[in-house]
Amino acid sequence: MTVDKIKKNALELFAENGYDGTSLSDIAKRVGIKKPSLYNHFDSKEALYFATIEDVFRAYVDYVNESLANIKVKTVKTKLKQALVSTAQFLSSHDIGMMYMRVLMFPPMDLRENIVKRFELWEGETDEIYIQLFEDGIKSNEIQPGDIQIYLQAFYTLLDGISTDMFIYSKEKVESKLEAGWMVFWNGICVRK
Amino acid sequence: MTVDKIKKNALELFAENGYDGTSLSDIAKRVGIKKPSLYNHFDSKEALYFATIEDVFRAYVDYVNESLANIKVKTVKTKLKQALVSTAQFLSSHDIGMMYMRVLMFPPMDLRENIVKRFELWEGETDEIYIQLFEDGIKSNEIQPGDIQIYLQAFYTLLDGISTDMFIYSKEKVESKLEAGWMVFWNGICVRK
DNA sequence: AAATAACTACCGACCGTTAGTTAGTTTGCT
DNA sequence: AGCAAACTAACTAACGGTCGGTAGTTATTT
Repeated sequence: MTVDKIKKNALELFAENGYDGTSLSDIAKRVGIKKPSLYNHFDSKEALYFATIEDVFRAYVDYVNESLANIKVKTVKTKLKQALVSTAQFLSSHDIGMMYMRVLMFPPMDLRENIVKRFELWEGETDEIYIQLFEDGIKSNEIQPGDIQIYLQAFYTLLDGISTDMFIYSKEKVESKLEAGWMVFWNGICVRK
Repeated sequence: MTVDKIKKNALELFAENGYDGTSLSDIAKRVGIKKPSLYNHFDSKEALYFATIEDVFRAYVDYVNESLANIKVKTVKTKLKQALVSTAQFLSSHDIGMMYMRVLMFPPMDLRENIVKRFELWEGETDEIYIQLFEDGIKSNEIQPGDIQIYLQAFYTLLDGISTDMFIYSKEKVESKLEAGWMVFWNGICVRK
């Protein structure tokens, strides 16, 4: 389908160069068609942009749901760590991750309101899985009994930190930051022996 | 000085709308001059952009150095917490913070190399102060003896997480995230009683 | 002290290019 | 034949940047 090809290429360009830094000519060239042909599939540049955003949000939530559901290890500790690693990897390896972060942090000013509205529709969808993990950990005496909301927010903050670092530092540096952040985080919530 | 006025207004616009989203006409209009007059003070749009970046990096490093040097409290715990809070506040309250994060995470592609080069000149300048804090904490038996580099990296990751959140979530939500992140972080490095 | 030269900051007009978008037409498939 | 999807051509608006000229100030000369 041409529509998918357009969205895929648009995503790559929007992710790397931003909304203002990406022209319809650029997109058309990569797709292999002429610029006006884009209008057979999308009403405007904004419409195309929003279409890619929608895909990105959905892909992100789907990935988190799927990948966490498929972790077949025993301890909560390894599950949480793996969730952290795989989510970070997802954000770094795909254009989706770059687009996700860019849209959330620095959307085009005039589209901001609209974007926030759409984001809030997806936000919170991943909470349940993590909450379940923390509850399991407390039950199995791996994690200190305490306010799960605090654990959750701290975990998200760690995730956001790693995600951000991935756009600034080298792979090796991010890896060591992830290890350090995780180590201190886990030490902060685990039952010490 | 006109140069400073130009840089100030350019900073605000670049921070909010990015490089591609800001035109020289926009900048000139806010300064109160016409576009060609800008060229009496800067050779090109890129030159103006780099000038503002330079200012931003210097302002950030200066702020961290100053504000941390002026904390007059006793315990390492409150010092660290205050460092976290004030740095986060700095990043959120000024356009400098927005510019700082935007430039580091999503610089204009063709300027990326140059920007990274300049960033690395500033990077690491703040390390010493934090390392000193951790060492003090270990000596005073507030912090567990351990790898200080891990503490430092974990702290930076927390800081990056909070900084990122400030561009995504509401003030209240960020505040609760900061508290949660800090609580778990400190619990992860402190000597528990 | 008057005249001149030099310099700075600014502006209007304009250049070539590219942006997003529209209209009208052709292609190719069913 | 009909229809979606591609095309060419062209539009207006805006982009970054240049040019020639003009005020206003400063420095130098006579």
